Amino acid sequence: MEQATRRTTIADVAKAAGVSKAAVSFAFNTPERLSADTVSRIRDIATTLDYRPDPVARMLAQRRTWTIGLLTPQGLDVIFTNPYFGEFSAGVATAAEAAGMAIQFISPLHGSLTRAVDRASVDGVIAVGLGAEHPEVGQIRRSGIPFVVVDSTALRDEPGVTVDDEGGAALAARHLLELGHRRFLVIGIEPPSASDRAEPTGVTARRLGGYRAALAPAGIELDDEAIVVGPASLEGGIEALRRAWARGSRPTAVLAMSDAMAIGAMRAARELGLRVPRDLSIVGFDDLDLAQYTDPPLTTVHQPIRRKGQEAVRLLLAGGRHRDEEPSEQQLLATRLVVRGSTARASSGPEGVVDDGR
Amino acid sequence: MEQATRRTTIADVAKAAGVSKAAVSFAFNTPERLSADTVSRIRDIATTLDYRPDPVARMLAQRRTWTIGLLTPQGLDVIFTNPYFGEFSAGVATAAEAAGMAIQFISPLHGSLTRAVDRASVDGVIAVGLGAEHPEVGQIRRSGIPFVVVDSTALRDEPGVTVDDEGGAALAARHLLELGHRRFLVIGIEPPSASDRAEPTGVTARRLGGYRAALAPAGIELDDEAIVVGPASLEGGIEALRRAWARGSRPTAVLAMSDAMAIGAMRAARELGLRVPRDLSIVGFDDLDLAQYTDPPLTTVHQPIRRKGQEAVRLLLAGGRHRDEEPSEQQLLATRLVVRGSTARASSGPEGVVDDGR
DNA sequence: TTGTAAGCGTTATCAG
DNA sequence: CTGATAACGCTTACAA
Repeated sequence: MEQATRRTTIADVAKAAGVSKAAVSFAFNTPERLSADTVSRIRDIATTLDYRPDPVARMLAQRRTWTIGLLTPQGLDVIFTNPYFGEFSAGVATAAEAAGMAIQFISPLHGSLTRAVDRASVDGVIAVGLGAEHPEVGQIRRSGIPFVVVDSTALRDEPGVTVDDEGGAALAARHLLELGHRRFLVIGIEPPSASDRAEPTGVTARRLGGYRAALAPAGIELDDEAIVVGPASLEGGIEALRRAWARGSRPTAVLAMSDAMAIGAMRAARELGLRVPRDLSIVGFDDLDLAQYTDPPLTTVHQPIRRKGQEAVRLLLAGGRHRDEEPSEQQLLATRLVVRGSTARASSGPEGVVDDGR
Repeated sequence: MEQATRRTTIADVAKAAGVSKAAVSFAFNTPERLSADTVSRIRDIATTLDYRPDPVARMLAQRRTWTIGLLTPQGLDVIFTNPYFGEFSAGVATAAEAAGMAIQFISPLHGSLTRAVDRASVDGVIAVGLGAEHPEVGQIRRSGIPFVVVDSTALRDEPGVTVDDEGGAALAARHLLELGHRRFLVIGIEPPSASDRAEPTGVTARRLGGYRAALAPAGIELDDEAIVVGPASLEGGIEALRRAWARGSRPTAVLAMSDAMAIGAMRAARELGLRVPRDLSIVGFDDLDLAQYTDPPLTTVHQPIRRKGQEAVRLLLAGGRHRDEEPSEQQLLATRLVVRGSTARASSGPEGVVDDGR
C-alpha cells in the first residue's frame, strides 16, 4: 500500500508558473494578496498539473489539524453498533462539518486509551462518558489541547454538557408509581471497562439516584435484589431480565437505563410469556429513534442526544478547556418523559397473584 | 481553540539528553540500533519532559498516515445512524485496528465528495456503494492511492468485495413463492444522491434482478405498480408501504431490500390493521442484529456485513488498486436466507378476498 | 553505536 | 504586490 508515483507539490507548480512557492500558496489561501491574473495563471497551471495541497503538510505548517477527536472508553466496534452513540456522533458530525472540522474517533488502541490519545492528531477532544478515574483526562489536560466532557458530572471543573439524568429517572419512576406499581426492577448500565466497574459510572449512579429519590416517598427502597446490570445493548437487556427472573424477581414494572436494554427486556418478557404492558410495564431511557417503532412503542425518558453532540462541539469551538484556565461553561440539558405504549396500570401479577399494594 | 503552550519536541529531548535528534527517534522506533542504556536514558528524559512524538510531523516525514479512509456518498449523519453502516464500520474498524490503522470517514463536505477526498489524508480508501458514475473514483485512482470498492459491481476492474445480491434476493422471492404467495410488493432502496437517482444504484438493480429471476418461472412479473422505493431507513419503509397501499396495492407478501425498510413495513402494516405474517408476509435483506429481535422476528437474507468490512481492509492492505496496475482481486461473499417469523403461508387476502392464485 | 544533514510539503515572516 | 527564506517536528540515509 505505497504511493505509486510522486504527487505534484507546491514547488512543481511554483516552478512551472515561474513564481515562488509562497505565491502559489497565496493563490489558493489569500488570493486578495495577489493580482488577479497572477492568481488565475497560477490556478490554471495548478489545475493542469493536477495539484492538490497535501493535507498533512498543511497541518504541520499551520499547526492545526482541523479535526475534532471523539474520545470514548469503549471500542470502535461497540461504538459503531450502538444507536445512542450513532445519534450522538451524528450530532457532533453535523456541527463539526458546519465548522469545517473533521472528526476522529479515539478509542482504546490495543486496549490502551492512552496510546490512542497519543496517536491522535486533533485540535480538541470531546470525551464521552469518562469517569474521573480515567487518567486520560489528566493526560489531555496536560497536553494543553482544549477539551470538553460529555456525560461526566464527576468532572465538575471541566467544561461539559450533561443531561438531567436524576430528573429524568425520577420522572420515569414517578410515572410507574402513579400507575400503581410497587414492585420494581432496575436494569442498569454496567460500565464498559473493568477499571470503571469498581465505581459505577456517572450515568448509572445518577439515574439510580433519580429512581430512588422518586420511590422513597412511597416507601419503596431499591435493594440489591431489585437491581441487575449489564452492557447497554439489546442483548444486555435480554440477559438482565432473564437473570433477574431466574433468581426470583417478580416485578410489575422495570426501569431500564437505556432504550436498548428496555427493548431487550421487552423481548425477554415476551419469551417469559409476559405481555407488555399488561403483565409488565417497561420504561426506557434515551428516546432513540427506534423507540417509537417498537411493539408496543416504548415509554421512555427523552434526552436530546443529537443536540448534546452539537453543544459539545459548540463548547469546544468556543474555547474548550485550556491548561490552567479557569473552569468554563457547563451545559445541563433537560430530559422529559415520553409516555407511549409500554407502560400501563399495574394489575394482577404475572402468575395470577393479585398485587396487594404491599 | 489554540494550543496553550508549546509542547516538547524531539529537539528538546535531544538537547536535554545530550544526543542527536536521530538518537531520540531511534530510541523509540528502532531501539535495537542503540545501546541499551542510551535508550533507557533517552526514554527517561523523554518521560520527564512529557515528550510525545507529534503524529503529524511523523506522517509527513514517513509519508504515511496510518489511516484508512471510508468513503461514502451519504452524509455522516445518515452513516452514523444507519445500523447497516454501523455493522460494516465495526468490521472495518476491527481489522484496521489489528493492522495498526485508524479509520477516517470521508463523506460529502458541504455537499462535495470531491472536496472531502482532497482534504482527507489517508493511505488508502474503501469506497462503499459508489456507482460508476461517481467522478471520485477517477479522482482517487489518479491520485495513486490504493483503494477497494464495496457493493459496487459496476466497477468490475477495481478490487472489491461484494455479496451475492442476486442470489440472496432470488432466495427470498423463492421462499415466498413456495409459501404460496402470488401478489408481491417490492420495497426498494432509493439511491442517496440526486445524481445517482438517474440510474438505480448497483445494489438496488442487482436485488431487483434476483427477485425477477426467481419470480419469472412462476409467471409473475414485477411491473412499476409492484415496486416502491424510498430511503433505506425505518421511516423509508413505513412511508413506502403506506404509499403503495394508498395507491391500491394489495400484496400478500413484501420483498424489502433492507431490514430497516422491512421493519418499517412491519410497523406500517400494523397501522393498516394487517397482522404479520398472517395477513402479510415480509422478508428483509441484511440480517442486522436487530432482525432477530423484532416482533415477529424477521425473515431475511443474511449477508456477512462485518466480514465485508474486514475483507475490504484485508484487500486494501494486500495491495488495493494502484495506478495503472492490472485489476486485482474480487471477493464475492455468499448470502443465505434466514427464515424466522415474519413470513407464512399465503392465506386469504387482507380484505377477505380469497387469493385464486392468479 | 551515534551524529549530521537532507528532506517531507506547507505556511508564515519579513524584506524588497 | 511579490518573493526569498525560515520555520514546522520528525524520519532516515549516510557518515563518522
